[in-house]
Amino acid sequence: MLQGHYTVTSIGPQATAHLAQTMTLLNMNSEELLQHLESELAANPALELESERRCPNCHRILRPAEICPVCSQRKQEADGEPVVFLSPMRDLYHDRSGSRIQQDGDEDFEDDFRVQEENLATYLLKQVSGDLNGVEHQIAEHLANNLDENGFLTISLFEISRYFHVPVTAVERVKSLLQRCEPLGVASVNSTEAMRIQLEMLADVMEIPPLVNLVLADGMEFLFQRRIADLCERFDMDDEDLQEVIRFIGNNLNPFPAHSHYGSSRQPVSANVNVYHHPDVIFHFLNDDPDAGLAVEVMMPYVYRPFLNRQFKEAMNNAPEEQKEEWQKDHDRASLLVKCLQQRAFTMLRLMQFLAKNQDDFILHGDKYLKPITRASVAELLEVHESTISRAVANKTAQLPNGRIIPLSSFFSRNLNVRTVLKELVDHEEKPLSDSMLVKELEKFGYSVARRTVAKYRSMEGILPAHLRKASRKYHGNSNAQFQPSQN
DNA sequence: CTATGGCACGGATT
DNA sequence: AATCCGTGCCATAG
Repeated sequence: MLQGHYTVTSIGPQATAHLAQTMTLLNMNSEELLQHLESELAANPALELESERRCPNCHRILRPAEICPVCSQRKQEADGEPVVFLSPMRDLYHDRSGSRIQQDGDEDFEDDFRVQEENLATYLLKQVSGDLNGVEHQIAEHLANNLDENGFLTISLFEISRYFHVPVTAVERVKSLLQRCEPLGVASVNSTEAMRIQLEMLADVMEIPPLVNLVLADGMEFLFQRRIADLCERFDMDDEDLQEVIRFIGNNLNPFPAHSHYGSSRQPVSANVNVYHHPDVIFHFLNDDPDAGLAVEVMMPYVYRPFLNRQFKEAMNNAPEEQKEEWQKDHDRASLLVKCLQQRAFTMLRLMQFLAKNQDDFILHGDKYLKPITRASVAELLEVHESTISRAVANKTAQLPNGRIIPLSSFFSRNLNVRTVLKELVDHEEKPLSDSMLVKELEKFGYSVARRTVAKYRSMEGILPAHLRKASRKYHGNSNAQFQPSQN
């Protein structure tokens, strides 16, 4: 009954089209939006790019790559609240990304950023293209396009070999080439395989403890299943040796080659999750001055704003009859798109403002300070529909002042703070605390969680069970994507 | 007997 | 409607 009511009173085709398009646009991250825009621009003569570059906020004309000084300043003086502005993402790449990247000590970060400039698949293909012949190119493409968020294959070699009518060995050759690309170990079927590749390459630059080789070659099932006794027995080693092996693996190998910087979830993520590229929003300090307060840039995928082509509009009046209808269609389509883009920008703007204001501790000081907020509550505050927030958050990433890139969805993670406190507890523990002891410790910090839950968090964070943890002896290698240098 | 991980259920979120 | 998350129960290892 409600449904009937809904459809009957719906406000007409334009309005519903508007809604539908706003939603799809909101769902896209800046890269997808860029693509969408480009194809739309190519296909629709009614749409044009402005010739002047303007401040997206106040429409003042700007020099290339300039960020409207007036707007940001005024906003900050007005209420001392976080400044939020729209920012054309291409500019950013030319002018600002460099300095920001280097200020972070994380060596891997630069690599990751390179990956993020284009999508993972094309990045990989570029690397291998020199070594491939005709069919192999296609095979490589197929493989590269069927990776999940962790960089694992989601498609069987057999399937591909059948599809291209080539022997499986041919596919294997391509695969092994891909595996040796950056990020190392990508295109493996699982962590073990990926880590074997990484180890192989690592052997060139540093000495590998012999036991590590053995365990990785033959003992990973045991390690994953935590069958420590079997492991020790098989390789004839004691607890101490095992700790070394585990440390080495933890510090030098990355079980998830393409994993984003966020957390280090051990749980394999289902297929078809998009790989994150460059951030859609950037949190940083005004003028890079930590005292100046937060500023947020929401990436818009264009330098010159798309708008309705005036000449097209005029021409439409004297259009030949038979084309009039078609032109009208183009016109409507274009104006719709422009409106929806504004809508999208507006929504993102408001959401980011909210986040910058409410989660500033999290943004500035790290995971521990995340306030557990739900999308629903934000929706209520901003007076938009829940699904709007969901869409605005989906598939998008944010860059924090310290350079980390995280999915926007982690702003809504309910347990991130508990997990980081847990991590700290374990880091600072005198002797290994069992899960139930951890529960008690956590309670002192005001977190009430069940014993079972602690166990879950532990494994999510990649922390070994208590009886396998000992005083830490660390190896230091150069490739280490797992540990971020908390904050300083 | 204690510590832990697997499975699966129900409630909350999206 | 689909998915995520915290938990309880039970089996197993030590």
